[in-house]
Amino acid sequence: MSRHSSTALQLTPSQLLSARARILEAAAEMFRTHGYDVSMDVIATAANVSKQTLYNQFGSKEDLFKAMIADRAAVMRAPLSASALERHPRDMLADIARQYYQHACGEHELGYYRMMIGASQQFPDIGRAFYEAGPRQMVEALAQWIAREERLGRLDTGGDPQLAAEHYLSLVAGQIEARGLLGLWTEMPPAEMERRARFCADIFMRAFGPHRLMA
Amino acid sequence: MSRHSSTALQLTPSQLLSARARILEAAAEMFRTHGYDVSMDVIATAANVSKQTLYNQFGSKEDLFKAMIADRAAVMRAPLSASALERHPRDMLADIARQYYQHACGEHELGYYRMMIGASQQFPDIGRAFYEAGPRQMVEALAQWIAREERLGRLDTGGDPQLAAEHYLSLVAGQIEARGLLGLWTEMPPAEMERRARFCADIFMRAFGPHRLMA
DNA sequence: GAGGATCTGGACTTACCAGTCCAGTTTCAA
DNA sequence: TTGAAACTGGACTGGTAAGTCCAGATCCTC
Repeated sequence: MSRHSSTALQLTPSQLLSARARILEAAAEMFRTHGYDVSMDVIATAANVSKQTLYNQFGSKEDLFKAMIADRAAVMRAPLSASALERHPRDMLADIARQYYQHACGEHELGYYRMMIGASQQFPDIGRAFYEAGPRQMVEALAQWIAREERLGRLDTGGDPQLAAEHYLSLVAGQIEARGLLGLWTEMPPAEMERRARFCADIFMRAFGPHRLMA
Repeated sequence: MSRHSSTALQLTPSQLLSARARILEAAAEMFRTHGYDVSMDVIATAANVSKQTLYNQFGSKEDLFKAMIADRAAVMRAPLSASALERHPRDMLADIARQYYQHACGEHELGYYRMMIGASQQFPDIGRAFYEAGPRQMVEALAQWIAREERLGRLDTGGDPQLAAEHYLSLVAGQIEARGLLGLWTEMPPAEMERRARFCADIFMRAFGPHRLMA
């Protein structure tokens, strides 16, 4: 029986991906779906790699886990692209919500989030690293954008763009995320996405738009 | 060495709490702080009970865990007391936020929440049970209150009190909860609580108060 | 106070898992 | 072609945890 015979798509004897990359990918998938409790044997099998290779690349399970986190953190980037800066605030806000609903709250992403939460109990520094790399970046980027719009007179948060940014992202994520983290995830139809995105943008504009009625 | 000599507060030989109750309490504490990975021996020791008694009361670790969840679910009740119905919406809303900040987002409660999230990966039905007993109740109660206020002309959500309720609770919990779940919890000073509570209530009133400017 | 039910402590079984070791094979670069 | 480095598979160690078993102590009820 030749090596890797179980994988139909295997293209070359010297692998398409380096052993390390394959291990990281498999580890991410296994940790995501089974939690930190997956055995190293399972990960090795999933990566189509021997246990020894796994230990050659990463000294221990904990090391592997942390390396995997660092690897995944690169994936989570603030979706606030600079190109969209000159649009109307309402459109911009609705778009942020749309992007979130399309990319960040799927079964997949929430699985990672759930895993992070679980791991942060065991490895406290991981929680911080994840927060800094993910949610925090979003808040910061949005807060900066809001501050700029405020200077231009198109928004008015009463001087706390940071809090306003936090609140907008909470508004967007909200119950969806709560349900998803508890495993109650269900596919969101596009119409529902659109409705929620508009709703969020409208609320924000009513609260912080330039036409405020009160002090 | 007499029995229970390690517990100074032991009052009577026949225990104050039934063995079952003590086990549930100890299990909750151990699961909260150590996650599902605590050994049954540790739980038995914490409950001041022999391992055999533990297995007499609950057939397996899984059974114990589920019983513990059911037990804790009773604790989480919607804090919307009927007594407060006749107050001004803004005060009512701010109060909900205050109550949340004071009771629901402490290290303790978030510990349970984190544990639930972890468990919902292993036991999918637990996630649902928790959501129904906790967050869902809150949303429902708030939505009903909002609907009533809307009928009285003191709020205007455009006919979707459910979504408005979800959004208000998201607003309140928001980043605080996200940070807490990742182990970044820090004590919130009373002034900060007050500021956030008012901020949330203000945003909501601006968005859904009776003085809306637009369709 | 007698007897059944329950509790205790600790030994025991079984199983799994992190991490190691090693002999043989493959890969790769010079 | 050759030799070093890396990989493989499978056996092995040591530790830990779920769940069982049992003999003796304790509790509760009649």
